[in-house]
Amino acid sequence: MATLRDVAALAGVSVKTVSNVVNGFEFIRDSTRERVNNAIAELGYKPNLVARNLRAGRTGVIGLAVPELKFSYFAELADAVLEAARRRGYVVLIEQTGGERSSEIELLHGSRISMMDGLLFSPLGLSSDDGRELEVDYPVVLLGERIFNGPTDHVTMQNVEGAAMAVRHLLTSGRKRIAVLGAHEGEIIGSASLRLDGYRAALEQAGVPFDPSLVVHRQGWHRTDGAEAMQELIRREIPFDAVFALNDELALGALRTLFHSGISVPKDVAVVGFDNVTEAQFAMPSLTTIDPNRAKIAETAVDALLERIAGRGKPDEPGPRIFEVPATLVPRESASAGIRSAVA
Amino acid sequence: MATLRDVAALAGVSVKTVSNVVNGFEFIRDSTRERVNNAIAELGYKPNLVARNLRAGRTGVIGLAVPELKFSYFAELADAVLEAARRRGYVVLIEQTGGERSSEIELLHGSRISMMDGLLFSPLGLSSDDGRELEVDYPVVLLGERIFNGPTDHVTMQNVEGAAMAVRHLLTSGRKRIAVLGAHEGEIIGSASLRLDGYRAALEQAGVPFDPSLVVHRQGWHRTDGAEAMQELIRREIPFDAVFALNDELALGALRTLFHSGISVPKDVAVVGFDNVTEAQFAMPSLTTIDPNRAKIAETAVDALLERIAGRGKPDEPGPRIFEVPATLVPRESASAGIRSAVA
DNA sequence: CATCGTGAGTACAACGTTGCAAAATAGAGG
DNA sequence: CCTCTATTTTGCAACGTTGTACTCACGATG
Repeated sequence: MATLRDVAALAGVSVKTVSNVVNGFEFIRDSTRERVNNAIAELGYKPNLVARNLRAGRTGVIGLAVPELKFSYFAELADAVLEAARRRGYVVLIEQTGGERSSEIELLHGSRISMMDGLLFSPLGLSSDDGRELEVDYPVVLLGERIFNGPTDHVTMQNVEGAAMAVRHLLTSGRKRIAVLGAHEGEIIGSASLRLDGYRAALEQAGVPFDPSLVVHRQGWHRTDGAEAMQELIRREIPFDAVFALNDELALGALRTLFHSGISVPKDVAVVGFDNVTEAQFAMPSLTTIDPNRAKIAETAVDALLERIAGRGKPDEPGPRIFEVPATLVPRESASAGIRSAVA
Repeated sequence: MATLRDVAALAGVSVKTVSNVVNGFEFIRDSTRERVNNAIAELGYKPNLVARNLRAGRTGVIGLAVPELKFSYFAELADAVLEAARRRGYVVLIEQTGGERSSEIELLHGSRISMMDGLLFSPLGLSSDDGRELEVDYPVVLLGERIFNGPTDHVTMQNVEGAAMAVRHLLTSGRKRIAVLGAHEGEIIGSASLRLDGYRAALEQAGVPFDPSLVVHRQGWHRTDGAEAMQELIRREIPFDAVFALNDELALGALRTLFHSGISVPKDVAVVGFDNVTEAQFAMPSLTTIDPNRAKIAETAVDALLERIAGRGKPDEPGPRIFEVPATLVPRESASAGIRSAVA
């Protein structure tokens, strides 16, 4: 690998002059610049970013910590973050935590971090008691649910309002017995409870009584969980005409069970999910869902992080900020009023 | 950020001694070690990896270049690569190329690379003429289709044999008129043509004549393409009793069209895909497909890359190697012999 | 003609770390 | 008490880059 030194020797100038050429410094004689550029081309010189970063004290790298990339939601989030970061000249190091508290803590306090200017962190294992774990000496922006009183910026989707939108959509089309799939027992903070809050709020607002027997608890939020939760609901043999699944994967699993049970969607039962993953659009029937606006979340988070990185140590650093990105309802077949559309 | 220097000052020893403690050097008096460790704890010292990497000439980072993370196949591949790299003490920087030739070339020759010890590269825009673009001075391992005579190691799935397995599976269940979705006109290298080769080989082996009117060409390989290709096939009004979609997304799109057209799968038409993405398992009916064994591909690729990194400059470097990871057939509902199973 | 300003180029040090080789210390043996 | 060896500690340089401050040459200015 050619270095500045090699180029300088070949061009017959000082190392610093080559550096100046590379960095587009203004006051360089054209003849010199040409000589240097020729030498650069001849040697195939590329600046060594590691050295540059050491010198500069910043790396141009941000970390993104997610539970698992293979879940659509995180893959699509990562896609959006990569793109947002790229547009701002940053590159992204992705870490999978597996959603485990210990991995998350290890990452937060480990030395890996020293390669990054900041961290976008989508915690899953950490609980609201763990706010102190987030007291680190580099910028962190949380993605996802709010850790109570955390010391960091936080970008969240409209969990409560989004869920309420979903439920209002169902109520508007005349559904009254709306089941919920995937609730978490005893949880206070987290998507599950927030979305359940939205559900209850929408019911209350519409004067529909809350019926606990319509709530199916389920710890996991994958498709199999959705399928099983739906089976459980059917076994209860209580009437219901709609299902609000707390995320799309649950909803997709539920669709599968409904299909196998000969229950028509949306004629007999309307289904709404949450997240608007790509598959939702292609499900059969296509899934009505809440779009949390991932691209916007990613951009907001990256911007917040870069602001923190730029403002490091400045005296006027603001306290923790919370950004709530508006969600939107995406009406599709699974909760349409009645007649099924012909083709996607 | 505390540095070795700060720790050394606090502990009253030299910088090098602290470094020795940090690196687990053997000959250190217990009392000294303890003093140093206390200082480290007090200051919260973390080694600066950028500096360490500069010194060491390697970074512990490998790059992974994929077209787009939001496509399930690449998300799951990235997941597997991250995991394989993690287990070997490496961390992964992901770059999205969008599948564009220019982005791919820019990445290969840009300075970003100097942050990485090597690159796992899943090319899409590069063609077989571009072998020279891969002549770079750092280790590269290709993932995916073979670029003819490329100078780098290459890990590929069993495209030909996998496709043949899929088709044999259909033939075995008595299907004779097997359509193909997603062929690429005039392509010589690439998944499309390789899988088509496997299709033709299996037909030939079984003595079934090849009928070009059963082949639907389609450049894109997403679900919408599959849905459209299927519509086109139906419009042709030629008899067919099975569909081999060149990837799962196409197959999932096709399922949707078949469903809307009132054609029963697998009773009227059997469907097989390729890739075994997560959704395949949850489709309705669940999708019979070829599993290319992503975890194995990722491990093989990471191992090959790390070997190259370790063996850099050694005299006995082997030439380009090709690894073909065995694929397996995953039989599910969409191509079962007849009766549909009750539940997933 | 001395002074000044400006453009062009350079030397040095530093970012934080570790390999190398040398130095200091301790204990053992005479 | 001195020598010798083994253990423990250290100083220096270097990885490749760039900020700071400096020098030098040149023509313009008074």
